[in-house]
Amino acid sequence: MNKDNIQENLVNKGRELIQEKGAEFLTARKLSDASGYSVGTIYNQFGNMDNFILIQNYLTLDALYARLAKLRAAGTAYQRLNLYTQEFIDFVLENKNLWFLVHNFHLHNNNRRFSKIYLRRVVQITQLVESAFKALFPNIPLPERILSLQVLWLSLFSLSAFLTTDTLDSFSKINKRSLCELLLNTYLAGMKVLEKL
Amino acid sequence: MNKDNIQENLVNKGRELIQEKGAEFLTARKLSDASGYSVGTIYNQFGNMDNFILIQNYLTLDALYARLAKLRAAGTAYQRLNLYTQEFIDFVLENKNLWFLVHNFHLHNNNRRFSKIYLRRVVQITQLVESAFKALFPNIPLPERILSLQVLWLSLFSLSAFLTTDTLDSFSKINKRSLCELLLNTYLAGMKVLEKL
DNA sequence: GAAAAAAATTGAACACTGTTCAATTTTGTT
DNA sequence: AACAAAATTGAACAGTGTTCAATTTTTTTC
Repeated sequence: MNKDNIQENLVNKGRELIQEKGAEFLTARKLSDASGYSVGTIYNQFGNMDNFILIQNYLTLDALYARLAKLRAAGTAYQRLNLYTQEFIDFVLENKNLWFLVHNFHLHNNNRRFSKIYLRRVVQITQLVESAFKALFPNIPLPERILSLQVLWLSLFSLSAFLTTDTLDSFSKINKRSLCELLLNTYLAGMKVLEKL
Repeated sequence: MNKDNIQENLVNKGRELIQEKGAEFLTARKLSDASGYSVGTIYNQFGNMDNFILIQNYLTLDALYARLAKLRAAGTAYQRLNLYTQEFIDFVLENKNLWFLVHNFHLHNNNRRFSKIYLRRVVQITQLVESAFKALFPNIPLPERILSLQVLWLSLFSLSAFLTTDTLDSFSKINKRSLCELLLNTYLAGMKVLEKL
């Protein structure tokens, strides 16, 4: 293994482990065994495991952003918001274990805060959706539009946690896809009404 | 301490610890120290710590249900849904640490499923809200109404995770109360529109 | 009541975490 | 080749959840 890219090798190997065996499987020793590097080296490179997970999470957010950014010029604003949502759902379902980790990182995080580097990615995605929002609701003043956007995006984001587990299966027969799409379309219909008031 | 109520004593003491020091503070040994019972006794009573946390969580859901049930006959259907939401937010903000545990239990739970006893509480609350929904949207057929209700309730439920931490503080200036209320009212407005189609 | 049987309680011990740091190995410099 | 600097290592520490033989307490039986 290329010694010049220890950090990269560890990140890649860790990502494999998460994807294949689940987020819970990722421990310092198992990463050490799987990568061939000692536990100490992991700590030299990342300081602690929380930082390692943080890196995994913003890589995941980067990958999500890349997927959504491809749709930047697709269709009408309304269609685009639906495409964003569908692409978002696809991404989450394709990367259940990685997305699970994004949602459950704050447990280990002492200060319970997004780090700056983490937050930047979330804002980036928000801005992407905001341009579609602007075209769709031109009559809503900016501050309120931002607020509505944030509420919708945070709702979809938090709701997507259910897509990564089978928690819902015993609660509702609802299709996981429909769950998010129904939220989007009902919310957008509501905004159209509130826009006219 | 009353020897006849070991289980009750442990549950109460554990609840105190969670509320005062946070969900992360609750460990078998700390509960043992705080309660005066040995670690072994805790395991005799609850089998494992996951079961203990599960009990804490459905007690929390019971308490939430009790709060919401008081509003069963209040105001119009529309007002009642708003009251439910406000009461829900109040409850979450008053019991941040307990609610945090409700949201983050599935991490430790191997099979990643709600237990039956857990699920019953969630359904109970859903049914409470459904009666207001029925009055508000009489023209929507039952299966679709249930679906819409579940989407709204699950959205509010998952969104409420943000109320228990300061994760959002660096992302948005939005008031935590407004976050949920805006979701509710925009969603309800959207349903009124979709009802007429 | 005393003795025997049953049940409940205990905490040391096991396997697993994240993390540290003196000792070792590797790399770079003179 | 000898030295200095840096990187790597893994045994060791403190903390988890969990188990189970030994102890203590309670109940039953005579």
